[in-house]
Formats: sequence, structure tokens, C-alpha cells
Amino acid sequence: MKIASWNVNSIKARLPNVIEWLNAAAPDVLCMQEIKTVDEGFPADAFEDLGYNVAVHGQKTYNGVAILSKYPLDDITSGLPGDDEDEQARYLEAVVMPDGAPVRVASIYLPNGNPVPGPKYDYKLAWMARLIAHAKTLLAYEDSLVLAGDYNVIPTPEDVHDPKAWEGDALFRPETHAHYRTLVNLGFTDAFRARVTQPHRYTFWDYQRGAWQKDHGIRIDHLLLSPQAADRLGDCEIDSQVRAKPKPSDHVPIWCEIAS
DNA sequence: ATGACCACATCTTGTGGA
Repeated sequence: MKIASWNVNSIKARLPNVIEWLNAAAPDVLCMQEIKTVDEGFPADAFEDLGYNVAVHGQKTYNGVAILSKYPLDDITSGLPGDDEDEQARYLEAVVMPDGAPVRVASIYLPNGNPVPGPKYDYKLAWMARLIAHAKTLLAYEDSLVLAGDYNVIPTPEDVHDPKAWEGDALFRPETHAHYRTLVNLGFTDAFRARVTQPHRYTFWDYQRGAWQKDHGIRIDHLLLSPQAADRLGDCEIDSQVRAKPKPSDHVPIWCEIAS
């Protein structure tokens, strides 16, 4: 099963790009982030026409996540558990059954957290703490689990063009790294790093300052695998060339294969 | 040339993104 994650930065602005990529890459599952629309505004028909089932957790203007799947989507959870007051649509989870064995998939849009310090950074760290707590629950199921999404975390200095320029940023701060390591150390495998050791491979290039042309990027979109999924990991790649298309998102898709 | 983006809202400018 091929599973992908892509922060599309508005599904309405990006629909042609997303359809073109789906036709070329043919993932079985696509987790999308920053769809920037309510559920009713999501172009589900366009994806159903391509053979996908659709689950959406939308929000007006900001955030919003979705999952497309060639297989039916069951046991759907909308919103990250742990805070009933949290209105932001940043988490959607579902179970797919490609061949009799369940694969649980989550589409994650982790808060950016800038500026630091401030309430946005406090929210980021609190959100990460909730994700850690929920991930513990999910790992206890001992099924294949893929936490896919835009983590807004640059894991190491090798994952950014100019580490010095990012010192103190919410994506690269020590507290951010500590939370991210706590999550990974629950037993997850970073699918990309399990397959590609080459440094300076990125999933995001800013629209500004010619970042794409200069390859000034950051690696912040990640596929975290439970042990059961990691045991079945095949290829993992970043489809960087998507960034060179007309009207691109500032993020590109990352995908991996999970064998049956 | 030391700058340069993009998407959304009900808008001609501010906010948010990373």
C-alpha cells in the first residue's frame, strides 16, 4: 500500500495540482493538510471520480485536514483527543483494511507555534503533549499505524539549509525537539530517514526569496511508523519535482510503501 | 538592485503561514 502526506495549502487553489499528482503517483491513501475549507466546500466529488473514499475535518480559512483512500475509511476520529475546547481542525484518523490487516492512518497538521514566546508556542507544545498521549493509546493496539503530516518540526540540523537562521524558531527550538523526540521514542520510525541517509532533503520551500531555486528548504513533513508498519516499510521518497509546477503548494508530497 | 510570496476574507488591506 502506498501512503502519502501533502500539505496542499488550500485544496480549492490546489485542486488541479493534486489531481495531476494523484494520477501520476497513484497513492492508495493521501493525507492532506491545510485544506482551508469547511467540509461542504471540499471537492469530494473530484476525488470520488478517481476512485477514492473521502474523510474530511474542515475549517473555514485556516487549517483543515482530509484523508483520501482507495479502501473504505472506518473508525474515523475527527480532532485530536485531549481538549474539548480546541476548535482547530488539525487531526483526522481512520482505519483502512487493504488486505485483511488493518492500517490506522492519521493526517496531522501540527501547529506552527511562532512567534516564540507566546500563546501560539504554548499551544504548539500543549498540542504535541496531547499527540504524545494519544499516540501511546494507538501504539497499544499493536497494529500498523502511520502518523502522517506536517509536523512543523525540523528534526535535525541536516534537515534545514541554514540551521543558524532557524535558531530560536518554533520549528527548531530545544523544547520542540524534546517533544518530538519524546513522540518518536515511544517506538516510531521516521520512514524517510529509515530509507534515505542523504542530508538536506526537504519537503517545504518558502514562496519568498527564491527559496526553491536556491534549494533553501526544510524537512518538516514526516511519516512516523509504528513497529508493525516499520517492519513492512518499502520505499520512501519525497516528490520534490511537484514544487516546480505552476501554482505549487509550498510543501510537496512525501510517500512510503507498506507491504502486505 | 541587498528586493523578491501566496491564500483568504467580502477586501483594495490585514492576517497567517514557516
